[in-house]
Amino acid sequence: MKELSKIYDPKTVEPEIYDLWMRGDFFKGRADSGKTPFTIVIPPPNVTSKLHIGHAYDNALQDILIRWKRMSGYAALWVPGCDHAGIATQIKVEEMLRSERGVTKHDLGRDAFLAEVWAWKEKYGGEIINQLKRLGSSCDWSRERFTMDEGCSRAVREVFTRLYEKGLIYKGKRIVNWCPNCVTALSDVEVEHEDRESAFYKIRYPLKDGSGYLTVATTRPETMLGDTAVAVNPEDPRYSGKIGQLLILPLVGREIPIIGDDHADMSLGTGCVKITPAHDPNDFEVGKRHNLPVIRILDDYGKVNDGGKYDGMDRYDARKAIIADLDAQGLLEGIENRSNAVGTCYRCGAAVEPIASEQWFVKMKPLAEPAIKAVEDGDIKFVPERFSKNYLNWMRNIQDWCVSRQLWWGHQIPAWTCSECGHITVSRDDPTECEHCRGSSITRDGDVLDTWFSSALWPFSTLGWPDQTPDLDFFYPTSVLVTGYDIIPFWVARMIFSGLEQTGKKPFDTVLIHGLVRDELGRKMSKSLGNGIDPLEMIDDYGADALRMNLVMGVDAGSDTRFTQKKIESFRNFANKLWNASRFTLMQLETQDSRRTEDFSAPQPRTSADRWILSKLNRLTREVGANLNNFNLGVAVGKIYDFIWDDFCDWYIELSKISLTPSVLCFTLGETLKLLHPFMPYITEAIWQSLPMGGEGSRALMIQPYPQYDDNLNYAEAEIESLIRGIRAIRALRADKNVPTGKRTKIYVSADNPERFPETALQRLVFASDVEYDTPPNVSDMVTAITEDAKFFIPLNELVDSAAEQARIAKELEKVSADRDRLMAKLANPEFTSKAPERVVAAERERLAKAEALIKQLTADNRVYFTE
RNA sequence: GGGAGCAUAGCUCAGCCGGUUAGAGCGCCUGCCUUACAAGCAGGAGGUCACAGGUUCGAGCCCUGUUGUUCCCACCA
Repeated sequence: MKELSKIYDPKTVEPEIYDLWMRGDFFKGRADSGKTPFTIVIPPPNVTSKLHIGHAYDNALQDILIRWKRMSGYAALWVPGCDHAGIATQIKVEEMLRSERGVTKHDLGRDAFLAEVWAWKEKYGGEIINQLKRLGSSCDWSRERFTMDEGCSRAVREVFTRLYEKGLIYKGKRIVNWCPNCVTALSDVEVEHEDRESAFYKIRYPLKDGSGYLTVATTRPETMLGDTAVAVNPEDPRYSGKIGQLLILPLVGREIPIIGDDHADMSLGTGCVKITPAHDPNDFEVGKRHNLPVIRILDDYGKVNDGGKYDGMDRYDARKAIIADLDAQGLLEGIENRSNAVGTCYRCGAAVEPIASEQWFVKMKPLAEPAIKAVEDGDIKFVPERFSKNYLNWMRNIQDWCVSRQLWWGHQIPAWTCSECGHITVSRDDPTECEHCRGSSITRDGDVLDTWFSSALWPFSTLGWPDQTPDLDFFYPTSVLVTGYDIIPFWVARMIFSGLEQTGKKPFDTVLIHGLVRDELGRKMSKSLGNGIDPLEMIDDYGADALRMNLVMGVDAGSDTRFTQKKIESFRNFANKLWNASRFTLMQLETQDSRRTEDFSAPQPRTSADRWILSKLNRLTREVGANLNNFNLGVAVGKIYDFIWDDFCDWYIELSKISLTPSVLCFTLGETLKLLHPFMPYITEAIWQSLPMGGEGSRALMIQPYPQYDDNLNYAEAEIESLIRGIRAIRALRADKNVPTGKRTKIYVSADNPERFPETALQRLVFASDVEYDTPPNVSDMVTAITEDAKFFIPLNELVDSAAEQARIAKELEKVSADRDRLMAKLANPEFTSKAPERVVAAERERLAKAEALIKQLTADNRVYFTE
């Protein structure tokens, strides 16, 4: 038994405890244990990232679940790892090369650049994995994975090939979201929509025959350089004769036709819409219907490349120049202000350009169908349930997924184009010849896959797929996926359809969704605001346990939470409270020298306080279990917190000072530590190590069985409840009379069960000098504390103000009487007694009985204060 | 344009299947260094549960509407 210091110091304790767990190899998931599996795969953090508070939250939740299940007898496995994070990592290394060596990736070339990225990854990447350890995360580190390691890469190639063979991956020219800053295509979910105030320009396009002009409107005037038609609605009477006529495209001079197409909405503006097939998804479709040329006027960097006057200008400079020129020619009819949803890149925030481009797509409809059904049928459950709507809504309206990225860092697309016949060979292994014409001059596609393509396979690629490994067999499908609601479309949805398609099984049973951690003012934490909380700093200052508690206690699943300094302080205080309660317990065990003689696994209740606390503990066990089963982690831990502070510390320990039962004290503390362990793993293990039953190896707390409710451990609680009521009444009375806390007085007790109020208890808890179990002769000189089943008289002659006493008691009587009247009326109502459930009626009856008992106590005084 | 959430004490938030007199932490007031803990103990003040209707024996909770607020989705040029 180690001696505990007076103040809990997480800084010295935490590393020692983590080492202890590592020595015991407790984090290891074992497929051959004969137990039921419980599996979580970590949402792989970007290899570039540092631990932020959102990771801390996400991982605290996972660690709580995994520790709870491990203690509950499951073969628990938590698979850790990192994501290669295509764009993020590439940009990071590019910046580093530029600032440190003044070279660009093009200077190095693809292979050398990738070598640099790998070197960076080995040296600096994955730092977050070590930071997760500080949180106490009990991941199976022997199974750590990386989305670009050999196994994951093989899975990616397998999936790409399979999908291609099934016709679910295709290459096509379409309008894609293009980020001119990251210089790559993006998928739809990677574009964020942001309302911006923008100008709406009305431009006149002259008719070729000189008979006038049509007016079109646009928020992106520079795209006019690529216009190849103007559309009007064929039903529009204003333009009935105009369809087929030609317009002269201003500034460019190109002749473009007026076409009739339903896309033009008669009710909007002039009813004329300019058609730019290369830079607008709608226009692209219109262009296909009318065989219009597709003229791309922006290059990959967002600069004009039409070969004309504006060539080489940045898109926004070109916009200004074009507007000025139109105005000069009298073709600018007007400018309106209007707010417009601008698509921006989720990585860099730059405005995304819709650009016609040849890319690889995953055909989504056939994949989405089973993924929708799995959630509709409840095969995969979202917690909270409402997020399934979110998911379904997204999945039902899904578009094909653009998976190619114009980057170097990532999984290079396994497709080779034949320079002779043009055939594309997609293969699991690197081919040496075209599978169609056997020609040997084949070139691999330079693009890489969307980083989310590999994350989509994470639940099974990390367990060995495509091989049918024992791990895959045993641990897959996984049990719970924990992630934030912001990541549902990016990741959760894609894992679901990928898992179903590739393995024939759902990837997980339950998706536990959590919200965002915001700052004290409710703002998102962000680098630009500088309002981020560094979880590592919080761990240094308050301990990992306090941080975890701060993140989960009282937080409703799925809703956002705020991080406040005050809150984490209160959990640091709680840790200290628990620490000191344990110090008390240890001191008692030592002085009683009872360690060798008592069996702490089997508490031997002796006093009514013993029975009371065991009963409370048993009920707590049931409530915690029920709430954990429903993923109400915040509620579960709240109940443990209340039990420790209120029941155990404030009452049981205080009562133990009067009469102590070492086995019950020690047992209760031990069981409480077990219950709390998943939430506050460090301090609970540290204390446990000091208890007689604690130790290394099989004696470590983290692998003890989680407490289970036991029907045999319910005892009557009435005696102690009665005492507590009495103590509270006396304390309130003393405070009301401004009796200094330590001042001792005599107390007279008049009760049906006087043994419930032992002299020692009253001396200890309410500063009784001595106690007499009788009604005193001179009650009018006393103040009185009254409960349902006892009356306490305290001689405080100098303080007694008869009138005040009378008023005080009268006030209380009034209150209780009102209560009684209400209850009586309720119970007299046949509608209530006949319709309300039995137990509710019974509870109300009991309440009435208590009220009446209290009234009796208040009125049946030796003094005549009241007349009925 | 669709969809979802939220509105409860000064602040941040809990509140299960509808069932006592609606809770916690922090803050505030009063008294205490009562030898586990001042990062603590004891006592206390503080709420028209956004608003208006409705259902029910009974509503913070269910229904309808209103207001305010946050978020997600969406190719109205």
